[in-house]
Amino acid sequence: MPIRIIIFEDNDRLRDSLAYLLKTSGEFEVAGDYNNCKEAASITRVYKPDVVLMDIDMPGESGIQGVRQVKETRPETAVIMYTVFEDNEKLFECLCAGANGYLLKKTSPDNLFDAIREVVDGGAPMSPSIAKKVLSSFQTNKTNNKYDLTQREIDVLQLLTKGYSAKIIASELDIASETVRTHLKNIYQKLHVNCGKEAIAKVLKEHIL
Amino acid sequence: MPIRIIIFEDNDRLRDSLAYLLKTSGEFEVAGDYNNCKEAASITRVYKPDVVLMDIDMPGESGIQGVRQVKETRPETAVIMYTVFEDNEKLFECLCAGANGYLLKKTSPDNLFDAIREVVDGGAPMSPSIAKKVLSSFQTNKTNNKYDLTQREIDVLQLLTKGYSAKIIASELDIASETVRTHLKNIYQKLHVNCGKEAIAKVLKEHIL
DNA sequence: CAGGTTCTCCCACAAATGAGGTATTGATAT
DNA sequence: ATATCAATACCTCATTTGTGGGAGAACCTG
Repeated sequence: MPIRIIIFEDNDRLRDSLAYLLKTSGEFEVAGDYNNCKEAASITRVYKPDVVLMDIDMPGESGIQGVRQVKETRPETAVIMYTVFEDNEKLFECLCAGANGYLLKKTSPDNLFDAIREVVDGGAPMSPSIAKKVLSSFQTNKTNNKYDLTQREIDVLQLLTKGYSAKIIASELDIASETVRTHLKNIYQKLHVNCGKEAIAKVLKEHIL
Repeated sequence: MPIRIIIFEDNDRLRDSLAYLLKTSGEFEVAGDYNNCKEAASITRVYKPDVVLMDIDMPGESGIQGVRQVKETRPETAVIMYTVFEDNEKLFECLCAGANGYLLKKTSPDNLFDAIREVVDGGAPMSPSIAKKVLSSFQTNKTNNKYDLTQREIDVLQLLTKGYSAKIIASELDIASETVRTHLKNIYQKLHVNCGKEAIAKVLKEHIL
């Protein structure tokens, strides 16, 4: 049976040609196409699509909220973002919202078809530049250099992010706890934070270390 | 000019056939192939490969340490992991170590060639199941349910992970700071931690919330 | 209605933390 | 040789936190 698809895309011409392309392939069935995703939840509930193609920039509700609606309503439906945006912020918001794939609009129809098949297969199709950004997000920022931390400060900070107290850190590093406190003071200054909790949050959120 | 490749793979037969395949394609040049990555750094320094194919399970130094060596020595060299492992731990260790791609050994030669071209092009080739795991890692665990946190506790925890003190959290939520402290007590119990710092670390590392 | 849960607030005390200092040592750079 | 920096260590003081209690109001559920 054909793969059932729903399209959310506010550009009428693009949406029409997408729908046409998919329909005529014989492999896909377009169960609906919409120029906004206000009703994304109920549409998903009714048509139970295998795949949703979701634009980001749409009038009213954004595609990011759209993904959330679809995934909350029916997690089995795979959502592929289909957009011109490749900035980190929108990208990672979509991924956190539950997107199963992320294609740039410059993707060729052939690759789009491949991507739809892949996502139905449980994969996670991404345009190469997107995959690059995603992988890069794992690579520890060498921004520790940006904050000019010394080796010892990095040692201390590393243990701090495990939730250790000054005393424990001291015994781990085999130095006095007062020394650890001195290091912590300097670390807070360099990271522009006011306490250990903020420091931990900053380090873990920005992948410093 | 051809793409210059170095292979680290301890299975002699596989390594030989890989090298043969790549060489005979005309598109690639195999600058060297090794059954261990002890000398990965100096090899990289000398041969300046465009791409390194890196197995994980090798005698002596693991491929994960291999990636680190290569990327520290020459960040421009793209490293593609080539392995049978698809467990999260090894995967994310490799990504953090700086891997530019991650292929399973079941990948067909054609796809391998594509992947090498893609990584030279600045992309990040991944086997579909790997891409899936990577994307999934962004999706916030609904394991908050696992810890049985109430809505209010989630509110408090969310603000805690910004590094806020009990007082600040209290004023944000418009309740007494003593109430916040009560919530924190309960949160620590549910998360099985002993202090706020540990709680923040746990939440941010495990993507709870 | 009784019992449970959630959210709210308060008290008290020991321990930890943040913030301000000062100071010594060894290595490195000028 | 002199100055700077990193790492070490100690002191003080106000504040915050962890932990132990108790307790009332709102709400659901059986």
